Amino acid sequence: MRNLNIKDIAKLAGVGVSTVSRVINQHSDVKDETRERVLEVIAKYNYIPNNSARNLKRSETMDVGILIKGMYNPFFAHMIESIEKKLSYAGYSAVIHYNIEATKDIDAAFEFIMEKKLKGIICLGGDFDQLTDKEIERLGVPMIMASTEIPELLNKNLFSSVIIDNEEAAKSATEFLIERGHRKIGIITSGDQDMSIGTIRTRGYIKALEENKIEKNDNYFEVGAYTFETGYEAMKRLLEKADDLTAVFAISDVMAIGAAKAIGEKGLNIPNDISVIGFDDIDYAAFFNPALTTIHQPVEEIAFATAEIMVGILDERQSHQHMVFPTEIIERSSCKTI
Amino acid sequence: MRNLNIKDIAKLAGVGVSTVSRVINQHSDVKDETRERVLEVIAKYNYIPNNSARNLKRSETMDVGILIKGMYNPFFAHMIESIEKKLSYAGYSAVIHYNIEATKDIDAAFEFIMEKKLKGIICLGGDFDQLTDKEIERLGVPMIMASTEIPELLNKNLFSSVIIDNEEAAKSATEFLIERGHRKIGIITSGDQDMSIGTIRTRGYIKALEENKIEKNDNYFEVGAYTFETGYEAMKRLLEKADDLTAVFAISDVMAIGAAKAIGEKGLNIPNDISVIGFDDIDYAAFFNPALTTIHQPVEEIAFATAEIMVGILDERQSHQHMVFPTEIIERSSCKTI
DNA sequence: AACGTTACTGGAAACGTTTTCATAAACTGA
DNA sequence: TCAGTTTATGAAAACGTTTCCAGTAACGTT
Repeated sequence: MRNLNIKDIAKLAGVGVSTVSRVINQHSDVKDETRERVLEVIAKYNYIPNNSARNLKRSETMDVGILIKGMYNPFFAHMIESIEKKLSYAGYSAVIHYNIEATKDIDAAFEFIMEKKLKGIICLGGDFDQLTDKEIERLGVPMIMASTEIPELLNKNLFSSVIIDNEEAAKSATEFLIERGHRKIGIITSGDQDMSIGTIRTRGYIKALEENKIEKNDNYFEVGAYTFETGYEAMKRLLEKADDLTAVFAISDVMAIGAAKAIGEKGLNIPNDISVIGFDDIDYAAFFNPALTTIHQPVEEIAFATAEIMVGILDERQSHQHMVFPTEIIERSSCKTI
Repeated sequence: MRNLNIKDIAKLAGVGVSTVSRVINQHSDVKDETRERVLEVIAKYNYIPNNSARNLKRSETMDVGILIKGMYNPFFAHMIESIEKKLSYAGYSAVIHYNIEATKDIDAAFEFIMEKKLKGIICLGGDFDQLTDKEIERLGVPMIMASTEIPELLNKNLFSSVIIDNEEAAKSATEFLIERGHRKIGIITSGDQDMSIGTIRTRGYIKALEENKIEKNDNYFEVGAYTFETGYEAMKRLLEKADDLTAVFAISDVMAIGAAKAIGEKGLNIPNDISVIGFDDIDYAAFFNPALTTIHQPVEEIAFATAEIMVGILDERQSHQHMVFPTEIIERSSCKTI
């Protein structure tokens, strides 16, 4: 049995198709009595309007794209889930796309939008430092960058962002270690782009060092790629180069946990021989052994705000905004005072 | 500047719209010369066919739904990523939907499909034990259940599945413990439905016990919900009820890790006081401390097979199939011989 | 040379909506 | 009572494709 269409419903309810359409779209200019009759028929026959036709006619979809850059990352995975829930609650669908290898992330976003006729796009990760006004305008739909470092220089109204103050948070993580007597503090960071999160967090680390008159040591720097494995490898290299380290700041929990393995394999104990502080506060952090001291990012809040801003813009209630969420240090058991 | 449509391209290339359509859809009956000319124009003006119109006309989309039941779960998160990549490579989009609270999972699937006009649906988690032929047929699109226990009784051709032998795997995990001298083995399982994964894995556990003439003890059973927190709580309860336990089998790694925390808090050591074996082999497992002995599920392979089957069916090359992937025990450091 | 095939091609009718426009009915106020 | 307004409705024209159908040109076959 073929699906009913709006014409069938109209006939069944004894009205014109436009009336049915008006009922579906909650236009106010339908007599209550008529509306009820139509609604009844719709319910009775379980009629679902054809989305493709609506999309075509309105020349837009109800789809919001989520673009994820980089390897699998529990932090992002968690965000996606929360974003989707909120989006779906507001009547939008979440179309995801992972790890695109376009030369520029913005090009990937553009292609994704055009092809899928997305109504908005949310970017998780990716480097957008070189972004120009023109490029964003070319997108043609609202864009939100969540948990991604963004170019400050830009006109405030071209896109939204919801982030944390990465530099400040990294600085406070480093200070946390300094306050506990550490002077030889390694860092496992990431990336090499100008505006990458890694670079920004490294800047916070350096700032803390400088303000406390601690000389920075090139041997204390290592780079990973937000995975356990790369965190592990980075720590191994760090341990080779610098055996006097008393603490390590890893700019993501997964790398911190990877690092912990390398530390353990060296026969060293956390926190007795070496203190470790992470970043993100993924759910694993609290259950790691030893429980990981880390910078808490309010994932849920970030995700909800992201979805909320998107819905707000799409429903034309509000305009772009830039939100910065506070972070806090969660002290657990992976750091000690020396 | 409004987007070009197929008519514009036709005019520009000096051909009819149907010819352009034929070129786009790679029909063979177009003269090479003509095809080339059209392709040139398309490339030159960067024309992208309107998806909504195609969908409407063909009365189908290129969207595949991924339905995820339950709370955030790193195992599923990983699968989603791999599935999306493969799907997208074959020209399909992945539309996700989390944690639906329909009375029956099959109803959620149905609604999701109808509303989004999905071309296929992949279910991660959820209980489909009561499924009837009629219900699956009502769906109207190919359905694949991945990593979800499925009703064996069904006609083989109504849906696909890609799973592991949960009972066997759980049995071997338990045997692994038994072989190492354990007799007082607790289990942290899940759910209470007849065909839930938890029940099946529990069955494997019991079978191993029986085959080894070990009496089962009701105090050795506890239930969680695939989260760190519930694993932790379950273990706490277990430790209350049964302080003679020498080993615990948690039917998911996250619950095993949660349990480890409870064990540590009691002042007990893994594996010296109590051995722990998990299930899944999520990436956390290898980096946990102590590294978690667990049942390895080939996530990547399962995800790829899932996507591959879906694409195969949609592209009309093949029909439904049921794949069972092998698991293996990964021995790390959380179990010891007593 | 006349015919049937085959290989291409274009016109036009769908697909199921939304929205504009026209119109009928019901109300308003003098 | 009647023009003017408001309210409620339906008919029909899009939206941008795909595909059926008909038609032309080129080609072999007799």
